[in-house]
Amino acid sequence: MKKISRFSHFGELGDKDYFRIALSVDCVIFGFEDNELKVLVIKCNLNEYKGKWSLLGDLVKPDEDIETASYRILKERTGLNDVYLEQVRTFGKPGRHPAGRVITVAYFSLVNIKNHKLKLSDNELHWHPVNDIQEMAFDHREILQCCLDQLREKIEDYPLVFNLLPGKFSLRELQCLYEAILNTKLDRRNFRKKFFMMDWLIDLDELEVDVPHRPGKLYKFNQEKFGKAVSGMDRNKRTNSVHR
Amino acid sequence: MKKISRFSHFGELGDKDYFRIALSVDCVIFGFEDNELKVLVIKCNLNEYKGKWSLLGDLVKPDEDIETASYRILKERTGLNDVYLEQVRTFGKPGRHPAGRVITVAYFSLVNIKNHKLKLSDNELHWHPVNDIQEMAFDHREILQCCLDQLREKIEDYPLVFNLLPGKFSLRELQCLYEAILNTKLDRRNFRKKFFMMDWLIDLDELEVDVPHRPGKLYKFNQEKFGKAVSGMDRNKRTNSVHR
DNA sequence: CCAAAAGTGTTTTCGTTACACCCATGC
DNA sequence: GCATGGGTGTAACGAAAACACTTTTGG
Repeated sequence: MKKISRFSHFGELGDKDYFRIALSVDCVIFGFEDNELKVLVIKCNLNEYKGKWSLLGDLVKPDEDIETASYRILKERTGLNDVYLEQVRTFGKPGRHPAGRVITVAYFSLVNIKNHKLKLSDNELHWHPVNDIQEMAFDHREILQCCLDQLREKIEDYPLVFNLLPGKFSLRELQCLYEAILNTKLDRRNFRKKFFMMDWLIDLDELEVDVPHRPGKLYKFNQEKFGKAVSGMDRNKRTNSVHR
Repeated sequence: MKKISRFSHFGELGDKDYFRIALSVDCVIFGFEDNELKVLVIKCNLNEYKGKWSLLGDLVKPDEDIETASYRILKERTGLNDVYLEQVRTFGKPGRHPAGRVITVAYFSLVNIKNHKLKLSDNELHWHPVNDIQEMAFDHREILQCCLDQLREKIEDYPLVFNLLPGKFSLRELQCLYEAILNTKLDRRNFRKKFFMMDWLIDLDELEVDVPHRPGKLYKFNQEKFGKAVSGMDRNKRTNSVHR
């Protein structure tokens, strides 16, 4: 007869029938380069999905916190420590991984591509334009779409995009970034007006250099106005948003 | 030497070191009764949390989809089939369950309390007022709060609350429900105006009965305007919301 | 002087808020 | 007739959208 589980308040199987699941984290790491939103992907080396792009993920260690695992993966892959990271959703269809029952928790992350050196020649790690990615390994295409949707919603209300930009940037760069993420055109005057009203920016009194036209002013993100690490969980939501 | 895992693209442990996690679903089942928002809880029978309230949860079966599991739990506990259910977040701190590493996916659900008969005397299943619940077993207090926050955000934009009401209801009942969830007072005239503008309601040309005052008109939810099952995933978001 | 992008205000529209009086019913 | 909640409209405000011309720089 089956051993009665400590989970008898749950169900009727023995413990060993249940403790057979693996947990992974998959990170959708967004970056911004050449006026395009990009995502960090790697060629999959599993036979079933040979040659397809996959997200950066890893199994969570038996005693590791999920969030700790996601920071670890990010650190291992990008070398970056202090990045924006946020849990999005958990995916766990029974057939989603060929090696067995693997549940994955999806996180999205925003990094400044220029701030770190990937060993891009190795292991086919690669920044891929988000708008131009079709098939992926496992259910990673669905995970990417889900994270992209979440990103689009949150940048309307929270100052997340600064994680994708260098410390100094022009308003044009900022607007191009919003346009790239939202995949739309924005009105320049309204965009500028709104950002100044929101008080997210600090004027550095510096100008762009080496641009083949009139140089724009440079700004930095108004950190002090928000917590140290700007997280989507901070309740600094504004009533107005960055819509057209 | 350690067997090399099929997850060699992940890490370096053998498979058996990883496939030792259990997965559960916890449902935060909200209801509305006596002008209060309530949550369905049960007395915990684990020694560690003896007597504390806990959410309704169960382990996900080895080959069961997570979402399927959450519907199963809901069906088992409330007898209801066609309910609103939405994944919120996954909780997995290593020490959160005394029986081992148990990851839990939290769902919130909205049901009409009157539509089903709980065996309330059994197993201490109980509708508890949300505003009046303190300690809970495991990390369930945190899970409840997280789901409540999500509920509050979504009812501003999506027609979810109708899942908590009977088929016919008055505008007063609807407003009381919003006030209970948001824990605030709303202006009656503005509330009515907004709902009519949003076109979420159909006037049934019937009146309340047995009220000790002038009876109000009865309405039903405008189903046709939305998909069959109204889900928060439906992109029927309106630009205006139900704020004050 | 030409190309390219920076910088700048005003008007209109629309949604949000605040607010007070009469009406219908049960008791 | 009194208590309770139902039903109704307007004015002021603020956010969002639409929209065009002049300026500065590099080449």
